[in-house]
Amino acid sequence: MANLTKCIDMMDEGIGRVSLVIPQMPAAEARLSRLMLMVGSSLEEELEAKLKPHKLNHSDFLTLMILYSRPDGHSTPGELCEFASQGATNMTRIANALVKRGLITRRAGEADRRCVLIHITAAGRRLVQKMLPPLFPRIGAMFTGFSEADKRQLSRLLRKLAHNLDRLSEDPHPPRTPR
Amino acid sequence: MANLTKCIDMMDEGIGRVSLVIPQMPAAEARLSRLMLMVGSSLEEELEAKLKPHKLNHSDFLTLMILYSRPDGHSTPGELCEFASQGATNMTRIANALVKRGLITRRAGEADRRCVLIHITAAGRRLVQKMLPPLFPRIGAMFTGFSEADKRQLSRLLRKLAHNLDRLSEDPHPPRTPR
DNA sequence: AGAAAACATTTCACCAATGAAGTAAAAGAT
DNA sequence: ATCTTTTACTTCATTGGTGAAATGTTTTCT
Repeated sequence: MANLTKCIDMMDEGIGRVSLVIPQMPAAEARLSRLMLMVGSSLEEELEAKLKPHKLNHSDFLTLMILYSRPDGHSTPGELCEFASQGATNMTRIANALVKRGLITRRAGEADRRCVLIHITAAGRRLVQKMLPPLFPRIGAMFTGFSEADKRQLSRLLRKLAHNLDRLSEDPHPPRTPR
Repeated sequence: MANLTKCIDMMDEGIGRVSLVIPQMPAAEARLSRLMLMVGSSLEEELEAKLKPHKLNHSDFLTLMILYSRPDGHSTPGELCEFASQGATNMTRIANALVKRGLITRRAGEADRRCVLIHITAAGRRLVQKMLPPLFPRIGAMFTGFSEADKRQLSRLLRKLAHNLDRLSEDPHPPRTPR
C-alpha cells in the first residue's frame, strides 16, 4: 500500500519513543517482530497482486500448489487445512471454488467414507505450469543484493524463529505457567 | 493453527518436487519467500491471540500504538492509513470502533477543515500501558537462542528485503518494462 | 469572484475468513 | 449388538477488510 521503508523508519522512531516511557520493553526484539510482520504482509500483498489476474487468492493458490507438489496429486480437506494453515470452513469454500473452475475434483473416500478425496485435474496442472514461470523474475528480484551467505543466514534465522514460535504455541498460557 | 515446523518440512519437500518438473524455478528464493510468509503469518496469529482478550485486532492495536508513540499523541486518518498500511475505508471503521470505546477522539481539523484530527485519550494511554508489559515475555521468548549477532543479521536482512520490495512495487508492471 | 480540479474522509455493497452448530461415518465402550 | 464418543466435513450467521461512488473542503485556474 504505502512505502515500506518509510513505515519502517516511522516504526523505529515510535519504538524508540515508547521505550523511553516503558524502559523494560525488549526494544530490539519488538523491532524485529514488527519488521517480520511488515515485511511479511508486504510480501503477501505482492503475491496477491500477482495472483489476482488469475482470479486466485493466496489460499486458493496455496491449496492448488500443495496438490500440485504432491507425488500423486491428491489429498484430503483435513490435510490441506493443516498444510495451508486454513480453517476447515475456509477449506470448504476454497474447494468449492476450485471445483467450480475445474481445477480439482472432489469425491468420497473409499477406505474411510468420512474423508473426501481431492485431486488436482489436468487443467489444474496446466494452470500451475502456466502461472509459475512469470513469477520467477520477481522472486529473484526480491533477493537482489543477497549473497549466498545472506540467503543461508536468512533461512537459518527464519527456521529458528519458526521453531521458537512452535514452542510458544504448544504451551499457550500466558498468565499461568503450567510447569 | 497447525505446527509450523511440520508445514515448513512439507513446503521444503514440495518445492523440491516442483523444481524437478520446472527446473528454471529459483528454488532457494522460492523457499525463502514461503518461509517469510509462513513465519510472518504465524507471528501475526500469535499477536492476534494476545490482543483478543482486549477485544482489539491487529489493525486496531497498531493504530492505537501509532498514536501512543507520537510525541503529541495525535494524527489524521490519512497519515494513520499510511503508517498502519490500511485502506481509508478500514481506517474509518477502526476509528469508529476506538472512538466508541473512548480510546481516541475525533474532531474537525482547524487549519485544513478537510482533515479530521485524531487524538489518543488518557484511557487509550492507560490501556496501552496496561497491555504492553504482559506481551514482553513472549516477545523475548520468540528470540531465545538468538545471539546478538543473529539479531543484527536478521534485522539487516529484513531491511534489505524491505528495500527490494519497495523497488519492486514502485515499478509494478510485470509484462511491460516501461524503461 | 466563480468554475474546475484535487483532496480527505465517509457510505455502501461486496468478498474472504471465522466460530458455532449440524450431519454423517467410524471407532470404542458396555 | 447398540450406544456413545470421536473424527471429518459442511452449513449458517457474523466479522474484518476492500473497491467504487458520494460528500464536503480547499486550492487553483481564468
